[in-house]
Amino acid sequence: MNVRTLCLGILSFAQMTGYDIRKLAAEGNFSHFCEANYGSIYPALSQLTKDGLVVFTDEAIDGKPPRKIYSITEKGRQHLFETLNKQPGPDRFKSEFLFYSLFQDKMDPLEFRKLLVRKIAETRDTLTSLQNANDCCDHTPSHFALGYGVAMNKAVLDYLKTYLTSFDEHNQTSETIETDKD
Amino acid sequence: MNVRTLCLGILSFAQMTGYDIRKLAAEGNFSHFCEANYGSIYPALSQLTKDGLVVFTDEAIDGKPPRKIYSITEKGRQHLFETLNKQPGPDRFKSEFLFYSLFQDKMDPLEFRKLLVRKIAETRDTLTSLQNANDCCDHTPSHFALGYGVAMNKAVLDYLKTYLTSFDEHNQTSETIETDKD
DNA sequence: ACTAGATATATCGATTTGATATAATTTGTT
DNA sequence: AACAAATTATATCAAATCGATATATCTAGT
Repeated sequence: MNVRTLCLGILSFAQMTGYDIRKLAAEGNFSHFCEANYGSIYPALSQLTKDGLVVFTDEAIDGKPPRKIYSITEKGRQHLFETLNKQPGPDRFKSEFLFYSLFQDKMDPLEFRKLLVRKIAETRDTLTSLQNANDCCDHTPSHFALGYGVAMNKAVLDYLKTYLTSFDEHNQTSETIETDKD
Repeated sequence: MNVRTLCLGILSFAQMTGYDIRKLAAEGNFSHFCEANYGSIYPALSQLTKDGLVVFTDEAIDGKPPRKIYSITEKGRQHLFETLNKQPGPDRFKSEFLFYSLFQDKMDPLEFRKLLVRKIAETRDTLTSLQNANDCCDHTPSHFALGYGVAMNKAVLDYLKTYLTSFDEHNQTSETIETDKD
């Protein structure tokens, strides 16, 4: 999926600026579909505008800085739903952390333990954020996607915590470094 | 993590050709860390060679086509372990399927059901493949990464199956399309 | 003998990343 | 009120990467 489709999809929910789209796509609850940066979003919006799939109101009141609020057109909505009829590509999961883990026998056990502990904290944060979003959100289809993320992160968190316990048993590292408790 | 580091990491386990690296990175059990294509792998290997981090033997026997077998150098190994001391970037999960799911109320229920069923089959396949790899593999550190994937995909599979059941209850679609049984 | 698929290197345009520049507005602090 | 820091917002650019394709040989099946 390209950034143009992502922008169309986001704009089908609400009109907003390129800045807002980037925030949703890189940090918000849209970040689980396809990340995107300014460098891809602004060109995508230009292209979409040229193709008549979105329009923007250039709010340049007084001497205020221009603020382009984009909204999807009927043609854009049609285009989006046509795209949605194609088969979606495969999920992509990439983890630098897991790559590092392949070399754990070459690392100082304390160093690898730090990685583990940090990862556990990260996963916990992600989980909390997804659960909060799920509680607040009143858009039914979003619950499915958020629940998917919750299920995934819960399983990962369990796995990591179990591994840390057995890691400490084998390395006697548990008392050397503090662990954040549950 | 860039493709150069990925290549170094893979070559630290065994010497091989660029073709082999691509297969591992795009399809094999190295595909969960950082995907890479020919268009990034061959330039990466050139750069690594220029920097003395890898070397290759150009096996051009008889009229046979050239076959460059790359291996990591001592300098390359050092460089890899230095990289491993830096903090790994965050995991990245992107799902076009989940993006599609946001629009499930705009779709024909039967169409969305097809997506669900296909996703369940895909997840089952991934899970089986990871479990097989885990059983065969005798490299201990790999078990951690493979187990991570198994835990994740198990959770996702459960989630999807549960959702499909409740989806059918609400849509009376269960008899219209065949589901692959457990 | 023929065909299809796997092996293997390589390149190329298009896309995307990641970082940065610019500037006004808002928020927090003393 | 004055100042600093953070946020909002658009935009660009080199470098990295993707995805597809070209080329050619080798291998396996029929």
